[in-house]
Amino acid sequence: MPDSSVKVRIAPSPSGYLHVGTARMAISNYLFARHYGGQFFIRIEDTDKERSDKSLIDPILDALRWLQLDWDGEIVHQSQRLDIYKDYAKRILESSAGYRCFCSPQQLQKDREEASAKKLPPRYNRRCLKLTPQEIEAKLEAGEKFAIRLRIPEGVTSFEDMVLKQVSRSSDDIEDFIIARSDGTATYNLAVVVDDHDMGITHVIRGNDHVTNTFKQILIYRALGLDIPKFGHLPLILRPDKRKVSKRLGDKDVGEYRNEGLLPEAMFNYLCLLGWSPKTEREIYTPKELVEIFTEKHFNASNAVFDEEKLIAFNKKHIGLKSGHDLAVLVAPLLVDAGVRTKYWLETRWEYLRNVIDLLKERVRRLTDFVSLGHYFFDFDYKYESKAEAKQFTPESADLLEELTGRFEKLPGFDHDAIEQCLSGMANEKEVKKARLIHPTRLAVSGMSVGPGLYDILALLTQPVVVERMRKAVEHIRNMKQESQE
RNA sequence: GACCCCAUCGUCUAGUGGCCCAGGACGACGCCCUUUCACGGCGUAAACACGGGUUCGACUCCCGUUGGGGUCGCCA
Repeated sequence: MPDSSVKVRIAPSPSGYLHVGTARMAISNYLFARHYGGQFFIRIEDTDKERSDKSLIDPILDALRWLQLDWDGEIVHQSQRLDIYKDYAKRILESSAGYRCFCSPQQLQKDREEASAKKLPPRYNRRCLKLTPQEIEAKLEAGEKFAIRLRIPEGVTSFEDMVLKQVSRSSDDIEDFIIARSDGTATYNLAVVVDDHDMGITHVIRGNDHVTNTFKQILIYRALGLDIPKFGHLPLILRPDKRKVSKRLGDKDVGEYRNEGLLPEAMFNYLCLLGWSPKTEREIYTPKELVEIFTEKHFNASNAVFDEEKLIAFNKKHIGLKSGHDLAVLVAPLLVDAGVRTKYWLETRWEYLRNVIDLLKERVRRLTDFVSLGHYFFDFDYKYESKAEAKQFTPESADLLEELTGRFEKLPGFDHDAIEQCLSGMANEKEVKKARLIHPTRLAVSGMSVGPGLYDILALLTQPVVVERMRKAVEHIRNMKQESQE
């Protein structure tokens, strides 16, 4: 059932690039919004002046755009809403749901150390809650700085999670956390509550590393008397060593996968199926199809390990789904970047590019493979693979190649069948195995020992090019021979 | 350490009390196809963490144990 009132968001902090964990959360929120016809927002969480880096915002948005996660409305920047948070902090303080804390960070650090030495939970000891009004007045007059803490009411806080079902936590396990720093700025949990409320967020879908924050945020909602959204805590994406993905541990960001030739559809599809299942045996879907079949009821509760091999397998399938033209559009810039050919050269030989792509398509796993496996279709200055060269470029093969070149040159037509007949005919006459002709020829025209069927390569390369390359190879082999004799 | 969450092949997962001596996918291995490498086709190995219950019957429900993850900042 469509529910256009659905409003969700993804809230990255610009303290690193977009990694697969955040991308996965973005995708889930996007799918949830689009499936129900709701709205998907972006909010940049940059309240920490120290750690936030403005230059990181664009790369994050680029990655989101690459994944085709189009968002609604204006992007909200927390750094531009600092005054609003201050008002809310003041409200909490005045409502006596919060209180001033004059403890210095050093003092708090010391308290924590002492607590952990005694094997006690490192929770704030409420020293400043015990201050008398006179003491507070005195400190204020002395100009002492203070942070604002939320006083956690006794009892148990619980909520119905979209994934985890009923979750609860005793107030004994939640400390009076700080909602406003001594410089007056809001901390994360307050800012999130205020923004989610102002933005009209109906469902907060995020990683399960946030459940402890959720209890705190619910308490803030209550202190402020605001409506509480629904929560869904998704399983985390783990590295192969089972740790949470993080940039600091050297995990790749989405942009790197893009550079490695991954298709956004493949990334979208793979990430979507981590911790969520369509409950069918099919697993390759386009983003559009996923929007259609998505339901929040199919989330798993257990964390999932990110497997790059499987991602690449998905990529291969998605490459197979693309049209030749669409692939050419994606591959052309890669050939240009690799310095193989200019944009102009490729645009004027679009048909040729298309044919090369069709030929290579089924053996390619990444977009960049089109370049590494097919550069010789464009690049005439390729090097011969040294190992194959040693094996295939023998003096005898030079003679065979020379003879074959002559025969190719005389061919009236140069298509797959004509080439095959010509080569087979020569092999029969000379009583040599076809492989003795095929392998050196392949190396001569491509510089490689592997690739698509040789006859297809030759036909596509065209007769004059093939003849020229083979002559060059013959010459090369004979020079090699001379060099080794000297 | 405290608290919260989780637990099916190496990995992602299907399974909601009998259809399961557990299905699919990636990976691995083997065979076929083949001039090569891939692709494709066929096939093999590979899992219900453990212990108690509940039940005529548990992968499925309950409890415990073990294991894993997450969180414990005037970071987000």
